Amino acid sequence: MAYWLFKSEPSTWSWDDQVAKGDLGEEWDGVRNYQARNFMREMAAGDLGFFYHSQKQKAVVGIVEVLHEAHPDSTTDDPRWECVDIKAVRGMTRPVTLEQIKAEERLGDMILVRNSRLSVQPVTEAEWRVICALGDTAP
DNA sequence: GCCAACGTTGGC
DNA sequence: GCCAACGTTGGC
Repeated sequence: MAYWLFKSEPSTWSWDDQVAKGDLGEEWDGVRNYQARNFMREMAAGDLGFFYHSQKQKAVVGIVEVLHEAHPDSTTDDPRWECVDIKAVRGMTRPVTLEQIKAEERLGDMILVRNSRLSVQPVTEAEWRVICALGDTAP
């Protein structure tokens, strides 16, 4: 099983919006970046991911599960773009802020720190555990 | 609101 | 195929 991070502006799609979708989940659509798309193509059902709020909050706020492997993005007719479906699993007991992540030596190589613009990115198992610990949440 | 980083586009 | 111009993202 692999770990990922999904980034969203809460004004566009927030953790609360994701939670409201329940176990049905929702398409992670609208991604128009090849790197991000390629990562989604690598995902499998059952993979876990962090849900990150960009812009104002800048924090990992929850954990999501990949429900279905990549399929065509329903928001476009352009066949290049695909997306996965994800559902909310649980919120972090405490959101883990970007500030905390940057301050943690073991997270210094995270893509979130190195390339803040990539909206879908892989997370290593070690990084996953550190952030879950910071968020007071079971991995 | 600004700006740096990055990705994409299009002219040559 | 290169590179300048442009648009977007996201942290500050």
